[in-house]
Amino acid sequence: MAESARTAPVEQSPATVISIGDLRTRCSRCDIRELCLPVGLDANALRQLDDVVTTRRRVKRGEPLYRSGDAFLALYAVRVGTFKTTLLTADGREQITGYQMSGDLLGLDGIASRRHRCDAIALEDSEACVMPFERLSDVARAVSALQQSLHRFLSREIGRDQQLMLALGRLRGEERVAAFLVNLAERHRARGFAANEFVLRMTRAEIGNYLGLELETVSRLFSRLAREGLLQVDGRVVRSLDLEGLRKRAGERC
Amino acid sequence: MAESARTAPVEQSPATVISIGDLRTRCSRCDIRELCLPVGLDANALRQLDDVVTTRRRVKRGEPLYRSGDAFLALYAVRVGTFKTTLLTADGREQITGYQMSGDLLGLDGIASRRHRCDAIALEDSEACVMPFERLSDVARAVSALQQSLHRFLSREIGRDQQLMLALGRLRGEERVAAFLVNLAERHRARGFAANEFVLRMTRAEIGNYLGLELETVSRLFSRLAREGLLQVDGRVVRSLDLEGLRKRAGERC
DNA sequence: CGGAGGTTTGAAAAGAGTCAAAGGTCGTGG
DNA sequence: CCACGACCTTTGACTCTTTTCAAACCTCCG
Repeated sequence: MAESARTAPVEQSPATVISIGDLRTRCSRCDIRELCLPVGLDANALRQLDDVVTTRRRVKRGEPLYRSGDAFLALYAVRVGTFKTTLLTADGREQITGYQMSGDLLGLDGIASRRHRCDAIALEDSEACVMPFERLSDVARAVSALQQSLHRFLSREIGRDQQLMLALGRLRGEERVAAFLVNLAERHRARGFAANEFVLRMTRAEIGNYLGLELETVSRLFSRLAREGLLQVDGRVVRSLDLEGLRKRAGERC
Repeated sequence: MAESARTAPVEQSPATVISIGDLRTRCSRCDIRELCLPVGLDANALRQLDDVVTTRRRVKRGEPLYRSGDAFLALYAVRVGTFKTTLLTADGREQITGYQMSGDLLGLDGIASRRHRCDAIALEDSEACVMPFERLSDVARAVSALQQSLHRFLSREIGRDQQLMLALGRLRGEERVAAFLVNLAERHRARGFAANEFVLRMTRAEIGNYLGLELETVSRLFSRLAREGLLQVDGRVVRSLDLEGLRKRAGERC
Protein backbone atom coordinates (compact mmCIF):
# COMPACT_ATOMS: atom_id res chain seq x y z
CA MET A 1 0.00 0.00 0.00
CA ALA A 2 2.75 2.42 0.94
CA GLU A 3 4.72 1.07 -1.98
CA SER A 4 2.13 2.44 -4.39
CA ALA A 5 3.31 5.95 -3.57
CA ARG A 6 6.56 5.54 -5.43
CA THR A 7 6.72 9.00 -6.94
CA ALA A 8 9.81 11.17 -7.28
CA PRO A 9 10.54 13.37 -4.26
CA VAL A 10 8.87 16.73 -4.67
CA GLU A 11 11.00 19.77 -3.87
CA GLN A 12 8.80 22.71 -3.03
CA SER A 13 8.51 25.21 -0.21
CA PRO A 14 7.73 25.81 2.50
CA ALA A 15 7.46 22.21 3.62
CA THR A 16 8.21 19.46 1.18
CA VAL A 17 6.27 16.23 1.38
CA ILE A 18 8.39 13.18 0.70
CA SER A 19 7.19 9.69 0.01
CA ILE A 20 9.08 7.40 2.29
CA GLY A 21 9.08 4.36 0.03
CA ASP A 22 11.81 6.07 -1.95
CA LEU A 23 14.11 6.63 0.88
CA ARG A 24 14.20 3.23 2.52
CA THR A 25 13.94 4.81 5.89
CA ARG A 26 10.94 3.16 7.38
CA CYS A 27 10.74 3.06 11.15
CA SER A 28 12.04 -0.49 11.04
CA ARG A 29 15.34 0.75 9.65
CA CYS A 30 15.47 4.22 11.17
CA ASP A 31 18.52 4.72 13.32
CA ILE A 32 16.66 6.80 15.89
CA ARG A 33 13.85 4.32 16.41
CA GLU A 34 15.02 3.65 19.96
CA LEU A 35 14.48 7.32 20.85
CA CYS A 36 11.19 7.60 19.03
CA LEU A 37 7.68 6.20 19.05
CA PRO A 38 8.83 2.71 17.91
CA VAL A 39 10.79 2.19 21.12
CA GLY A 40 10.10 -1.29 22.45
CA LEU A 41 8.18 -2.56 19.40
CA ASP A 42 8.98 -6.00 18.03
CA ALA A 43 9.61 -6.69 14.33
CA ASN A 44 5.98 -7.39 13.59
CA ALA A 45 4.72 -4.28 15.32
CA LEU A 46 7.38 -2.21 13.55
CA ARG A 47 6.13 -3.41 10.21
CA GLN A 48 2.64 -2.23 11.08
CA LEU A 49 3.98 1.15 12.07
CA ASP A 50 5.83 1.35 8.74
CA ASP A 51 2.44 1.40 7.06
CA VAL A 52 1.33 4.37 9.17
CA VAL A 53 4.39 6.52 8.55
CA THR A 54 4.32 6.83 4.79
CA THR A 55 5.50 10.39 4.30
CA ARG A 56 7.95 12.84 5.72
CA ARG A 57 8.11 16.61 5.56
CA ARG A 58 11.17 18.78 5.09
CA VAL A 59 10.89 22.13 6.82
CA LYS A 60 13.37 24.91 6.25
CA ARG A 61 14.79 26.92 9.12
CA GLY A 62 12.23 29.41 10.35
CA GLU A 63 9.32 27.78 8.53
CA PRO A 64 6.33 26.23 10.30
CA LEU A 65 5.57 22.52 10.38
CA TYR A 66 2.09 23.60 11.42
CA ARG A 67 0.47 26.66 12.91
CA SER A 68 -1.95 27.22 15.74
CA GLY A 69 -5.46 26.74 14.43
CA ASP A 70 -4.51 24.34 11.62
CA ALA A 71 -6.61 21.20 11.45
CA PHE A 72 -5.00 18.41 13.45
CA LEU A 73 -4.51 15.46 11.11
CA ALA A 74 -1.25 13.91 12.20
CA LEU A 75 1.39 13.67 14.85
CA TYR A 76 4.95 14.35 13.75
CA ALA A 77 8.21 12.74 14.84
CA VAL A 78 11.37 14.79 14.46
CA ARG A 79 13.84 12.85 12.32
CA VAL A 80 16.48 15.47 11.60
CA GLY A 81 16.94 18.91 13.10
CA THR A 82 15.17 20.77 15.90
CA PHE A 83 11.88 22.59 16.38
CA LYS A 84 10.33 24.98 18.83
CA THR A 85 6.66 25.22 19.72
CA THR A 86 5.23 28.63 20.57
CA LEU A 87 2.08 30.12 22.04
CA LEU A 88 0.88 33.72 21.78
CA THR A 89 -0.83 35.93 24.35
CA ALA A 90 -3.86 37.92 23.26
CA ASP A 91 -1.66 40.97 22.70
CA GLY A 92 0.95 39.11 20.68
CA ARG A 93 3.67 38.30 23.17
CA GLU A 94 5.22 34.91 22.44
CA GLN A 95 6.10 32.07 24.79
CA ILE A 96 8.14 29.10 23.62
CA THR A 97 6.60 26.04 25.26
CA GLY A 98 8.84 23.32 23.88
CA TYR A 99 12.11 22.51 22.20
CA GLN A 100 12.07 19.26 20.21
CA MET A 101 15.03 17.22 19.03
CA SER A 102 15.31 14.01 17.00
CA GLY A 103 12.90 11.36 18.23
CA ASP A 104 10.59 13.83 19.95
CA LEU A 105 6.92 14.01 18.94
CA LEU A 106 5.10 17.14 17.83
CA GLY A 107 1.39 17.86 17.78
CA LEU A 108 0.29 16.04 20.94
CA ASP A 109 -1.57 19.09 22.20
CA GLY A 110 -3.83 19.04 19.14
CA ILE A 111 -5.49 15.70 19.80
CA ALA A 112 -8.06 17.11 22.22
CA SER A 113 -9.50 19.82 20.00
CA ARG A 114 -8.57 18.39 16.59
CA ARG A 115 -6.77 21.67 15.92
CA HIS A 116 -3.14 22.46 16.53
CA ARG A 117 -2.82 24.65 19.60
CA CYS A 118 0.63 26.10 18.99
CA ASP A 119 3.02 26.95 16.17
CA ALA A 120 5.79 24.44 15.46
CA ILE A 121 8.75 26.18 13.83
CA ALA A 122 11.98 24.61 12.55
CA LEU A 123 15.09 26.04 14.23
CA GLU A 124 17.30 24.68 11.43
CA ASP A 125 16.58 22.80 8.21
CA SER A 126 14.72 19.81 9.56
CA GLU A 127 12.71 16.75 8.69
CA ALA A 128 9.71 15.19 10.42
CA CYS A 129 7.87 11.91 9.89
CA VAL A 130 4.13 12.31 9.36
CA MET A 131 1.92 9.95 11.36
CA PRO A 132 -1.73 10.36 10.35
CA PHE A 133 -3.48 10.17 13.68
CA GLU A 134 -6.53 8.12 12.75
CA ARG A 135 -4.35 5.38 11.33
CA LEU A 136 -1.97 5.59 14.25
CA SER A 137 -4.87 5.20 16.68
CA ASP A 138 -6.18 2.22 14.80
CA VAL A 139 -2.82 0.49 14.79
CA ALA A 140 -2.33 1.35 18.46
CA ARG A 141 -5.57 -0.48 19.22
CA ALA A 142 -4.26 -3.56 17.47
CA VAL A 143 -0.71 -3.35 18.77
CA SER A 144 -0.64 -2.97 22.51
CA ALA A 145 3.07 -2.07 22.58
CA LEU A 146 2.37 0.89 20.33
CA GLN A 147 -0.54 1.99 22.47
CA GLN A 148 1.77 1.90 25.46
CA SER A 149 4.43 3.85 23.66
CA LEU A 150 1.95 6.52 22.62
CA HIS A 151 0.64 6.82 26.17
CA ARG A 152 4.20 7.06 27.40
CA PHE A 153 5.01 9.90 25.00
CA LEU A 154 1.88 11.79 25.95
CA SER A 155 2.66 11.34 29.62
CA ARG A 156 6.30 12.29 29.17
CA GLU A 157 5.25 15.48 27.47
CA ILE A 158 3.14 16.33 30.52
CA GLY A 159 6.10 15.64 32.78
CA ARG A 160 8.36 17.86 30.70
CA ASP A 161 5.89 20.68 30.64
CA GLN A 162 5.64 20.47 34.40
CA GLN A 163 9.40 20.69 34.74
CA LEU A 164 9.35 23.86 32.68
CA MET A 165 6.54 25.23 34.87
CA LEU A 166 8.68 24.55 37.90
CA ALA A 167 11.54 26.47 36.30
CA LEU A 168 9.35 29.38 35.22
CA GLY A 169 7.53 29.60 38.52
CA ARG A 170 10.17 29.01 41.14
CA LEU A 171 13.71 29.44 39.74
CA ARG A 172 15.53 32.73 39.35
CA GLY A 173 17.22 33.68 36.14
CA GLU A 174 20.57 32.08 36.82
CA GLU A 175 18.95 28.86 37.96
CA ARG A 176 16.78 28.72 34.87
CA VAL A 177 19.74 29.12 32.54
CA ALA A 178 21.72 26.48 34.42
CA ALA A 179 18.78 24.07 34.35
CA PHE A 180 18.29 24.73 30.63
CA LEU A 181 21.93 23.88 29.88
CA VAL A 182 21.87 20.73 32.01
CA ASN A 183 18.68 19.61 30.27
CA LEU A 184 20.18 20.19 26.82
CA ALA A 185 23.35 18.37 27.80
CA GLU A 186 21.37 15.33 28.94
CA ARG A 187 19.31 15.23 25.78
CA HIS A 188 22.44 15.44 23.69
CA ARG A 189 23.95 12.62 25.69
CA ALA A 190 20.85 10.48 25.16
CA ARG A 191 21.36 10.95 21.41
CA GLY A 192 24.98 9.91 21.53
CA PHE A 193 26.48 13.41 21.29
CA ALA A 194 28.91 15.11 23.62
CA ALA A 195 27.12 16.31 26.73
CA ASN A 196 29.49 19.08 27.73
CA GLU A 197 29.95 20.78 24.39
CA PHE A 198 27.37 21.70 21.78
CA VAL A 199 25.90 24.34 19.52
CA LEU A 200 22.79 26.18 20.65
CA ARG A 201 20.13 26.18 17.99
CA MET A 202 18.27 29.09 19.55
CA THR A 203 19.15 32.76 19.65
CA ARG A 204 19.51 34.55 22.98
CA ALA A 205 16.05 35.94 22.39
CA GLU A 206 14.60 32.44 21.94
CA ILE A 207 16.36 31.04 24.97
CA GLY A 208 15.12 33.98 26.98
CA ASN A 209 11.66 33.50 25.63
CA TYR A 210 11.71 29.81 26.54
CA LEU A 211 12.90 30.65 30.06
CA GLY A 212 10.63 33.63 30.66
CA LEU A 213 13.53 36.11 30.56
CA GLU A 214 14.62 38.93 28.27
CA LEU A 215 17.45 38.36 25.84
CA GLU A 216 19.73 40.82 27.66
CA THR A 217 19.23 38.90 30.89
CA VAL A 218 20.20 35.63 29.20
CA SER A 219 23.30 37.23 27.73
CA ARG A 220 24.32 38.60 31.11
CA LEU A 221 23.72 35.27 32.82
CA PHE A 222 25.78 33.37 30.23
CA SER A 223 28.56 35.89 30.79
CA ARG A 224 28.29 35.48 34.55
CA LEU A 225 28.37 31.68 34.44
CA ALA A 226 31.35 31.88 32.07
CA ARG A 227 33.15 34.35 34.35
CA GLU A 228 32.66 31.89 37.19
CA GLY A 229 34.20 29.07 35.16
CA LEU A 230 31.09 26.93 34.68
CA LEU A 231 31.28 27.04 30.88
CA GLN A 232 32.83 28.81 27.92
CA VAL A 233 30.56 30.74 25.58
CA ASP A 234 31.35 31.82 22.08
CA GLY A 235 28.18 33.01 20.42
CA ARG A 236 26.07 29.91 20.05
CA VAL A 237 28.86 27.49 20.84
CA VAL A 238 29.08 26.42 24.47
CA ARG A 239 32.06 24.38 25.65
CA SER A 240 33.56 22.79 28.74
CA LEU A 241 30.27 22.66 30.60
CA ASP A 242 30.83 21.89 34.26
CA LEU A 243 27.68 19.82 34.56
CA GLU A 244 28.03 19.18 38.27
CA GLY A 245 28.55 22.85 38.94
CA LEU A 246 25.59 23.79 36.76
CA ARG A 247 23.36 21.25 38.44
CA LYS A 248 24.22 22.91 41.75
CA ARG A 249 23.14 26.27 40.37
CA ALA A 250 19.91 24.82 39.05
CA GLY A 251 17.67 24.54 42.05
CA GLU A 252 19.97 24.01 44.99
CA ARG A 253 20.34 27.43 46.49
CA CYS A 254 23.98 27.99 47.46
CA MET B 1 -17.62 -9.14 39.61
CA ALA B 2 -17.66 -5.69 41.15
CA GLU B 3 -20.77 -6.73 43.03
CA SER B 4 -18.80 -9.29 44.97
CA ALA B 5 -17.04 -6.49 46.86
CA ARG B 6 -20.10 -5.61 48.90
CA THR B 7 -18.38 -4.79 52.16
CA ALA B 8 -19.23 -1.97 54.52
CA PRO B 9 -17.46 1.31 53.78
CA VAL B 10 -14.23 1.51 55.74
CA GLU B 11 -13.55 4.79 57.51
CA GLN B 12 -9.83 5.14 58.11
CA SER B 13 -7.22 7.75 57.40
CA PRO B 14 -5.53 9.13 55.53
CA ALA B 15 -7.35 7.95 52.43
CA THR B 16 -10.29 5.64 52.74
CA VAL B 17 -10.90 3.05 50.06
CA ILE B 18 -14.56 2.56 49.26
CA SER B 19 -16.11 -0.21 47.30
CA ILE B 20 -18.32 1.35 44.71
CA GLY B 21 -20.92 -1.38 44.58
CA ASP B 22 -22.29 0.02 47.83
CA LEU B 23 -22.80 3.50 46.62
CA ARG B 24 -24.58 2.91 43.35
CA THR B 25 -22.51 5.55 41.73
CA ARG B 26 -21.00 3.79 38.80
CA CYS B 27 -19.88 5.89 35.89
CA SER B 28 -23.11 5.03 34.12
CA ARG B 29 -25.08 6.84 36.81
CA CYS B 30 -22.57 9.44 37.88
CA ASP B 31 -23.86 12.95 37.42
CA ILE B 32 -20.52 14.32 36.31
CA ARG B 33 -19.94 11.73 33.62
CA GLU B 34 -20.25 14.35 30.91
CA LEU B 35 -17.27 16.25 32.38
CA CYS B 36 -15.19 13.17 33.01
CA LEU B 37 -13.55 10.30 31.18
CA PRO B 38 -16.90 8.71 30.18
CA VAL B 39 -17.78 11.71 28.01
CA GLY B 40 -19.13 10.48 24.70
CA LEU B 41 -19.38 6.81 25.64
CA ASP B 42 -22.51 4.88 24.73
CA ALA B 43 -24.39 2.68 27.20
CA ASN B 44 -22.43 -0.43 26.32
CA ALA B 45 -19.06 1.28 26.65
CA LEU B 46 -20.15 2.82 29.94
CA ARG B 47 -20.91 -0.60 31.33
CA GLN B 48 -17.41 -1.74 30.48
CA LEU B 49 -15.96 1.29 32.20
CA ASP B 50 -18.07 0.49 35.29
CA ASP B 51 -16.04 -2.68 35.64
CA VAL B 52 -12.80 -0.71 35.61
CA VAL B 53 -13.80 1.83 38.24
CA THR B 54 -14.58 -0.42 41.19
CA THR B 55 -13.29 1.67 44.05
CA ARG B 56 -13.11 5.25 45.19
CA ARG B 57 -10.89 6.98 47.70
CA ARG B 58 -11.84 9.61 50.20
CA VAL B 59 -9.06 12.04 50.93
CA LYS B 60 -9.22 14.55 53.76
CA ARG B 61 -8.22 18.16 53.27
CA GLY B 62 -4.44 18.45 53.21
CA GLU B 63 -3.87 14.72 52.74
CA PRO B 64 -2.21 13.22 49.67
CA LEU B 65 -4.00 11.07 47.11
CA TYR B 66 -0.50 10.01 46.06
CA ARG B 67 3.01 11.29 46.43
CA SER B 68 5.88 11.78 44.04
CA GLY B 69 7.78 8.51 43.76
CA ASP B 70 4.81 6.27 44.59
CA ALA B 71 4.27 3.38 42.21
CA PHE B 72 1.87 4.35 39.43
CA LEU B 73 -0.98 1.88 39.47
CA ALA B 74 -4.03 3.91 38.59
CA LEU B 75 -5.39 7.12 37.20
CA TYR B 76 -7.84 9.00 39.39
CA ALA B 77 -10.91 11.02 38.48
CA VAL B 78 -11.99 13.73 40.89
CA ARG B 79 -15.59 13.09 41.93
CA VAL B 80 -16.02 15.51 44.80
CA GLY B 81 -13.77 18.32 45.94
CA THR B 82 -10.56 19.77 44.56
CA PHE B 83 -6.90 18.82 44.45
CA LYS B 84 -3.60 20.47 43.71
CA THR B 85 -0.54 18.79 42.20
CA THR B 86 2.87 19.99 43.29
CA LEU B 87 6.49 19.59 42.28
CA LEU B 88 9.58 20.32 44.38
CA THR B 89 12.91 21.84 43.41
CA ALA B 90 16.08 20.13 44.62
CA ASP B 91 16.25 22.55 47.55
CA GLY B 92 12.63 22.13 48.57
CA ARG B 93 10.83 25.04 46.98
CA GLU B 94 7.36 24.03 45.82
CA GLN B 95 5.56 24.74 42.58
CA ILE B 96 1.88 23.93 42.13
CA THR B 97 1.50 22.57 38.61
CA GLY B 98 -2.20 21.88 38.55
CA TYR B 99 -5.55 22.54 40.18
CA GLN B 100 -8.12 19.79 39.61
CA MET B 101 -11.87 20.01 40.01
CA SER B 102 -14.65 17.45 39.60
CA GLY B 103 -14.28 15.46 36.39
CA ASP B 104 -10.56 16.20 36.03
CA LEU B 105 -8.08 13.32 35.90
CA LEU B 106 -5.06 12.91 38.16
CA GLY B 107 -1.92 10.87 37.63
CA LEU B 108 -1.45 11.29 33.88
CA ASP B 109 2.18 12.29 34.33
CA GLY B 110 2.96 8.94 35.96
CA ILE B 111 2.21 6.75 32.95
CA ALA B 112 5.61 7.26 31.34
CA SER B 113 7.78 6.22 34.27
CA ARG B 114 5.28 4.04 36.15
CA ARG B 115 5.88 6.28 39.15
CA HIS B 116 3.93 9.32 40.17
CA ARG B 117 5.92 12.44 39.37
CA CYS B 118 4.18 14.91 41.64
CA ASP B 119 2.23 15.08 44.90
CA ALA B 120 -1.56 15.23 44.61
CA ILE B 121 -3.04 16.91 47.70
CA ALA B 122 -6.72 17.44 48.54
CA LEU B 123 -7.61 21.11 49.05
CA GLU B 124 -10.82 20.15 50.86
CA ASP B 125 -12.36 16.85 51.86
CA SER B 126 -12.55 15.11 48.52
CA GLU B 127 -13.27 11.90 46.71
CA ALA B 128 -11.63 10.36 43.66
CA CYS B 129 -12.54 7.34 41.53
CA VAL B 130 -9.72 4.83 41.15
CA MET B 131 -9.07 3.60 37.62
CA PRO B 132 -6.45 0.83 37.62
CA PHE B 133 -4.40 1.70 34.60
CA GLU B 134 -3.75 -1.76 33.16
CA ARG B 135 -7.46 -2.51 33.11
CA LEU B 136 -8.26 0.89 31.74
CA SER B 137 -5.74 0.38 28.92
CA ASP B 138 -7.21 -2.99 28.09
CA VAL B 139 -10.74 -1.65 27.94
CA ALA B 140 -9.55 1.34 25.91
CA ARG B 141 -8.18 -1.09 23.34
CA ALA B 142 -11.55 -2.77 23.07
CA VAL B 143 -13.63 0.40 23.21
CA SER B 144 -12.42 2.93 20.71
CA ALA B 145 -14.53 5.76 22.20
CA LEU B 146 -12.75 5.26 25.52
CA GLN B 147 -9.35 5.26 23.84
CA GLN B 148 -10.28 8.53 22.19
CA SER B 149 -11.46 10.01 25.44
CA LEU B 150 -8.24 9.01 27.19
CA HIS B 151 -6.15 10.54 24.42
CA ARG B 152 -8.23 13.66 24.62
CA PHE B 153 -7.66 13.99 28.36
CA LEU B 154 -3.94 13.45 27.99
CA SER B 155 -3.80 16.03 25.22
CA ARG B 156 -5.95 18.49 27.11
CA GLU B 157 -3.62 18.24 30.07
CA ILE B 158 -0.73 19.18 27.79
CA GLY B 159 -2.69 22.14 26.48
CA ARG B 160 -3.50 23.30 30.00
CA ASP B 161 0.07 22.99 31.12
CA GLN B 162 1.14 25.09 28.17
CA GLN B 163 -1.35 27.79 29.07
CA LEU B 164 0.15 27.91 32.55
CA MET B 165 3.64 28.13 31.03
CA LEU B 166 2.47 31.06 28.96
CA ALA B 167 1.18 32.75 32.10
CA LEU B 168 4.32 32.03 34.11
CA GLY B 169 6.67 33.02 31.34
CA ARG B 170 5.08 36.07 29.76
CA LEU B 171 2.44 37.62 32.00
CA ARG B 172 3.09 40.04 34.81
CA GLY B 173 1.63 39.55 38.25
CA GLU B 174 -1.63 41.37 37.68
CA GLU B 175 -2.20 39.58 34.39
CA ARG B 176 -1.57 36.21 35.98
CA VAL B 177 -4.08 36.82 38.75
CA ALA B 178 -6.68 38.05 36.26
CA ALA B 179 -6.09 35.03 34.00
CA PHE B 180 -6.36 32.72 37.01
CA LEU B 181 -9.71 34.16 38.03
CA VAL B 182 -11.09 34.01 34.49
CA ASN B 183 -9.97 30.38 34.20
CA LEU B 184 -11.61 29.45 37.50
CA ALA B 185 -14.78 31.25 36.50
CA GLU B 186 -14.97 29.32 33.25
CA ARG B 187 -14.42 26.00 34.95
CA HIS B 188 -17.13 26.79 37.47
CA ARG B 189 -19.45 27.70 34.65
CA ALA B 190 -18.71 24.40 32.88
CA ARG B 191 -19.80 22.62 36.06
CA GLY B 192 -23.03 24.52 36.30
CA PHE B 193 -21.98 26.94 39.05
CA ALA B 194 -22.04 30.71 39.04
CA ALA B 195 -19.12 32.04 37.04
CA ASN B 196 -18.82 35.44 38.67
CA GLU B 197 -19.00 34.43 42.30
CA PHE B 198 -17.24 31.59 44.09
CA VAL B 199 -15.13 30.46 47.00
CA LEU B 200 -11.39 30.03 46.46
CA ARG B 201 -10.19 26.68 47.71
CA MET B 202 -6.59 27.79 47.86
CA THR B 203 -4.86 30.09 50.31
CA ARG B 204 -3.08 33.21 49.07
CA ALA B 205 0.15 31.27 49.44
CA GLU B 206 -1.14 28.48 47.21
CA ILE B 207 -2.50 30.84 44.58
CA GLY B 208 0.82 32.65 44.58
CA ASN B 209 2.67 29.40 44.35
CA TYR B 210 0.54 28.32 41.40
CA LEU B 211 1.16 31.64 39.66
CA GLY B 212 4.86 31.94 40.46
CA LEU B 213 4.28 34.84 42.88
CA GLU B 214 4.65 35.40 46.61
CA LEU B 215 1.58 35.40 48.81
CA GLU B 216 2.00 39.10 49.64
CA THR B 217 2.02 39.93 45.95
CA VAL B 218 -1.22 38.00 45.41
CA SER B 219 -2.85 39.76 48.33
CA ARG B 220 -1.80 43.16 46.98
CA LEU B 221 -3.00 42.33 43.49
CA PHE B 222 -6.39 41.15 44.75
CA SER B 223 -6.67 44.41 46.66
CA ARG B 224 -5.71 46.39 43.59
CA LEU B 225 -8.21 44.65 41.32
CA ALA B 226 -10.88 45.16 43.97
CA ARG B 227 -9.98 48.85 44.33
CA GLU B 228 -10.41 49.18 40.59
CA GLY B 229 -13.85 47.61 40.72
CA LEU B 230 -13.12 44.36 38.89
CA LEU B 231 -14.21 42.17 41.80
CA GLN B 232 -15.03 42.11 45.50
CA VAL B 233 -12.80 40.09 47.80
CA ASP B 234 -13.64 38.90 51.27
CA GLY B 235 -11.04 36.38 52.35
CA ARG B 236 -11.58 33.41 50.12
CA VAL B 237 -14.92 34.57 48.80
CA VAL B 238 -14.76 36.50 45.54
CA ARG B 239 -17.87 38.19 44.20
CA SER B 240 -19.14 40.33 41.35
CA LEU B 241 -16.32 39.36 39.00
CA ASP B 242 -16.22 41.64 35.99
CA LEU B 243 -15.18 38.90 33.61
CA GLU B 244 -14.82 41.13 30.60
CA GLY B 245 -12.67 43.54 32.53
CA LEU B 246 -10.54 40.74 33.92
CA ARG B 247 -10.09 39.22 30.50
CA LYS B 248 -8.76 42.57 29.34
CA ARG B 249 -6.22 42.56 32.16
CA ALA B 250 -5.16 39.04 31.33
CA GLY B 251 -2.92 39.36 28.33
CA GLU B 252 -4.10 42.40 26.49
CA ARG B 253 -1.74 45.15 27.54
CA CYS B 254 -3.73 48.33 28.19
C1' DC C 1 31.79 44.30 1.43
C1' DG C 2 27.47 45.98 3.04
C1' DG C 3 23.73 45.24 5.90
C1' DA C 4 20.55 42.71 8.74
C1' DG C 5 20.33 40.23 12.56
C1' DG C 6 22.40 38.77 16.72
C1' DT C 7 25.19 39.71 21.04
C1' DT C 8 27.21 42.23 24.78
C1' DT C 9 27.35 45.73 28.23
C1' DG C 10 25.86 49.86 30.81
C1' DA C 11 22.55 52.81 33.34
C1' DA C 12 18.04 53.78 35.02
C1' DA C 13 13.34 52.16 36.14
C1' DA C 14 9.91 48.98 37.44
C1' DG C 15 8.13 44.95 39.28
C1' DA C 16 8.19 41.51 42.66
C1' DG C 17 10.41 39.65 46.80
C1' DT C 18 11.60 39.95 51.68
C1' DC C 19 10.97 41.25 56.30
C1' DA C 20 7.93 42.88 59.71
C1' DA C 21 3.79 43.81 62.24
C1' DA C 22 -1.02 43.77 63.13
C1' DG C 23 -5.55 42.09 62.57
C1' DG C 24 -8.73 38.42 61.15
C1' DT C 25 -10.77 33.66 61.02
C1' DC C 26 -11.50 29.04 62.20
C1' DG C 27 -11.59 24.93 64.81
C1' DT C 28 -10.73 22.69 69.12
C1' DG C 29 -10.75 21.87 73.77
C1' DG C 30 -11.78 23.57 78.20
C1' DC D 1 -20.16 29.00 74.85
C1' DC D 2 -15.96 31.11 75.11
C1' DA D 3 -11.00 31.42 74.80
C1' DC D 4 -6.90 30.09 72.85
C1' DG D 5 -3.78 29.09 69.41
C1' DA D 6 -2.71 28.10 64.75
C1' DC D 7 -3.01 29.70 60.51
C1' DC D 8 -4.26 33.10 57.07
C1' DT D 9 -4.54 37.84 55.25
C1' DT D 10 -3.41 42.58 54.67
C1' DT D 11 -0.40 46.47 54.43
C1' DG D 12 3.97 49.08 54.82
C1' DA D 13 8.91 49.83 54.05
C1' DC D 14 12.91 48.45 51.95
C1' DT D 15 15.80 45.42 48.84
C1' DC D 16 16.94 42.98 44.94
C1' DT D 17 16.28 40.98 40.45
C1' DT D 18 14.96 41.66 36.08
C1' DT D 19 13.33 44.76 32.50
C1' DT D 20 13.78 48.61 29.58
C1' DC D 21 16.26 51.70 26.80
C1' DA D 22 20.50 52.71 24.57
C1' DA D 23 24.74 52.12 22.23
C1' DA D 24 28.46 49.59 20.27
C1' DC D 25 30.25 45.53 18.36
C1' DC D 26 30.27 41.26 15.97
C1' DT D 27 29.45 37.94 12.18
C1' DC D 28 27.55 35.72 8.70
C1' DC D 29 25.09 35.65 4.38
C1' DG D 30 24.11 37.26 -0.05
